[in-house]
Amino acid sequence: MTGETKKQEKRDSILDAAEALFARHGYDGVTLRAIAKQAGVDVALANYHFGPKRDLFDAVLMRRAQILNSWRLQALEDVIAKAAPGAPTVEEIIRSYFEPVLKRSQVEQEGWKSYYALIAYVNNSPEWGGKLMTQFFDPLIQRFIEALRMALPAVPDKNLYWGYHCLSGALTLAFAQTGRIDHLSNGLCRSDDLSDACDYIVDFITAGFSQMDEAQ
Amino acid sequence: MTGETKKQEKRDSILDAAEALFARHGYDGVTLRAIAKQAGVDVALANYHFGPKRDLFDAVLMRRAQILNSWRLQALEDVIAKAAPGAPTVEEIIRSYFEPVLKRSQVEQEGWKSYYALIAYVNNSPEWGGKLMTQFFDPLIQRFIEALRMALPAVPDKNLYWGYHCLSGALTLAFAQTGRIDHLSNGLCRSDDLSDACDYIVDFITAGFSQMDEAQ
DNA sequence: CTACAATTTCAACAAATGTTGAATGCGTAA
DNA sequence: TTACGCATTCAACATTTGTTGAAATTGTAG
Repeated sequence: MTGETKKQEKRDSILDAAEALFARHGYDGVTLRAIAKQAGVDVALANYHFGPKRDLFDAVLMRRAQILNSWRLQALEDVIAKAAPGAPTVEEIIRSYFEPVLKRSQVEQEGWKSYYALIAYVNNSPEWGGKLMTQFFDPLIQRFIEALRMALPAVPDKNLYWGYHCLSGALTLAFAQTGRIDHLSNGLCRSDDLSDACDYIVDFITAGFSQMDEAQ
Repeated sequence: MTGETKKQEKRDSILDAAEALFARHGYDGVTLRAIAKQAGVDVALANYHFGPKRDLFDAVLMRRAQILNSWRLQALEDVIAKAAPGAPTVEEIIRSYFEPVLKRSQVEQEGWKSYYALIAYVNNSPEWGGKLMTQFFDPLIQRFIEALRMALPAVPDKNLYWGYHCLSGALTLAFAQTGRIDHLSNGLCRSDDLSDACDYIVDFITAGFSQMDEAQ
């Protein structure tokens, strides 16, 4: 058991280092040597465990993707089940999308924060945003939009999709944690306090969707 | 005159190439040789005109920053002046932030689209998002939030700033034009049709801010 | 045309990059 | 202990990187 743990130790430390560095500097801004140095490991070891650089990047993305998806899917299904046979409210649906990722205690750990920043980087990249995000998160998001469609039956799909665009943009920017809002608000808002941000964002986004119904 | 134009020709083609490539691949994902090749120019010429790579990146950012700012500032001041001595509506303010950049005909040109994608890249980057965006766009944004404060006097600043966060995220993601919403909506929404996106986003964001007032 | 300055190319540099194969260390089962 | 397989390091590779100084070209004023 200790042997098994020991065996994975350096492998994991490479993933941790890669996660932190990719999140901050992007794929091309990070060298394998920088990752190895931060992990306290020789350069060649990354290649031994993960193959070429690009595969290491994918491994970092994969590691937490399922966990993250299960958090949100669980919350969404709970909300739907609780409201059955009727439809959940818009606010309940929106909350099920943000709270599982922004209000979880694990998120205080550095690893998840880095991972979120990495997701923000990927989602916003013209190079990978279209493909990679689709691959990982599409099923969940389709389910999520379907729930919104149930709650807002009179609203055209096009409005729902652009609404999701706004929602996704707000979450992505929150994930990035650039510190910009800190400076802009003179410290009133803190981009690293995701739990605090969550309530404000949920209210804002909920209003955006609710208005679609009233406008019909 | 022709001489003067000719003189700037290669210099500008370097800026154009750098803009397009930086926008798609980020700062570290682009080599000076790739820029030079796309510009039809020798590698050393970029260094002659702009100095080190980083300065070229800044030059690309600078080139259109003033123009972009003046578009929006003009629209905002127009809206404020028209409503004086009262306050403009929330929708008018929001519209003055999006329309000047999303509904302008120049935006159909490839140059501006690349520039927008570049802004999205910078704004979302933990490395530069905090500093660079502040440097270029802070005065305008402070003025913009001030206008919102006039229109929503009962709303706490913290809500306004997080509202701006959502607004900025939605715009940033639209700028990035990743093609993600195209795939997600089965072609119903097109991420490269910024003019079409504008109306949906404006309605959504306006509702987000308006709800703050009602919640008081 | 001539002379001079600005622009552009050429050739090359040292440093850094991803990757690889051989060598070494280490835990484990016989 | 011995032998073996996995994990890790070492040393080195061929490329690619940003940058530079000298040469060549072009534009321009006298």
